[in-house]
Amino acid sequence: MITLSLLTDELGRIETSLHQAGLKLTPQRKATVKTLLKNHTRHLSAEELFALVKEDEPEIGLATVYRTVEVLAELKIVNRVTFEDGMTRYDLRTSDNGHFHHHLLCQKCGKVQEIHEDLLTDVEKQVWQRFGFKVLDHRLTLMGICQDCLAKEQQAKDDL
Amino acid sequence: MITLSLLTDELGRIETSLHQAGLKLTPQRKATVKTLLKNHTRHLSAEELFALVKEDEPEIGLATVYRTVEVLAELKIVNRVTFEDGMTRYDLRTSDNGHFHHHLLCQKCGKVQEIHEDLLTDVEKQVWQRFGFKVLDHRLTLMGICQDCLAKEQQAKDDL
DNA sequence: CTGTTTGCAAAGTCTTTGCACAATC
DNA sequence: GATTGTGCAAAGACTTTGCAAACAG
Repeated sequence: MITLSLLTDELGRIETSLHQAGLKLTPQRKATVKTLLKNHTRHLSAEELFALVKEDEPEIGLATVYRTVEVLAELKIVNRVTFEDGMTRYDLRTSDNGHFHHHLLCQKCGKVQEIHEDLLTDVEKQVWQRFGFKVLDHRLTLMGICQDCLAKEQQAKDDL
Repeated sequence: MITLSLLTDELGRIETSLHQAGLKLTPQRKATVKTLLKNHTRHLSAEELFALVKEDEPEIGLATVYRTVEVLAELKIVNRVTFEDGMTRYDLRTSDNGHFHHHLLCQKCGKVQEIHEDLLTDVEKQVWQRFGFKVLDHRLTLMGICQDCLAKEQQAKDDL
């Protein structure tokens, strides 16, 4: 969950980044960032983001949303992520997840869970030793069944 | 490298899969599969594949290439892979790489190298223990600098 | 005020689909 | 010969761009 004061903090931080780049915090951008903050676990696509931002800012156009996420990606405020559905999704980097994180994609309910633990240190060391490849960044998506869906499956079995 | 006899073997195996599904090995499909076999390390996009197949089969249409990879994906003969550029690429599963493999994407030269080692056993165990998430499949892309590019960089330094 | 930003609509990519003709088994 | 497959062109999904009007700093 995100608290109101945290939201204000992040917004301020982002406004500063924009201003340093000579850009403006327009109502449209503000609404877009707020929506991303409020849904920071959801990995929204452009269309989804557009639909949500419209609740706050009904006049906004889809093109503006695309342009805003473009700007935010350049300023490293959001990450662009592409899952196997080929659709680009956006994912805020809050102060506590500055480094890239991993995704657990549930194949039952479609939920995406982030994990911030650094699980790959060892893997990256191996890749360096065995292939001479110097790792700078990584994308890891694990597909499977989440805890909730497993519990539901178990429940269904018990009910028989 | 792929030898001629290996290519014939794989083609035969694929023809059988097609026939089992009531599908035909047309010249277009044959040319597409051959191109995929010959370039099995390259992770071709539809357009790239189309351009290459055209050398063998100049009459082929782009739509046919799309339909062919669709069929091949359903038969688990190719994997669909999406990198961060958002473009879908296709990647043959030969008999020796039936399980899903990882990718090393060089940010200097754009080359994609596959690694077949199973590096994630430990990671998947941790995810199960810590999050109760049951992993069924995974996608891992490591971005960085490949051995060749590192060597070139080193060379450039030495030349100064 | 001045350069940015916006909304709209038009254009661009990549991919899928409809249909009449052609080819395979 | 019946069914599956093909090429083309048209349509679809997602994203980008051009432009005049609106706005933030």
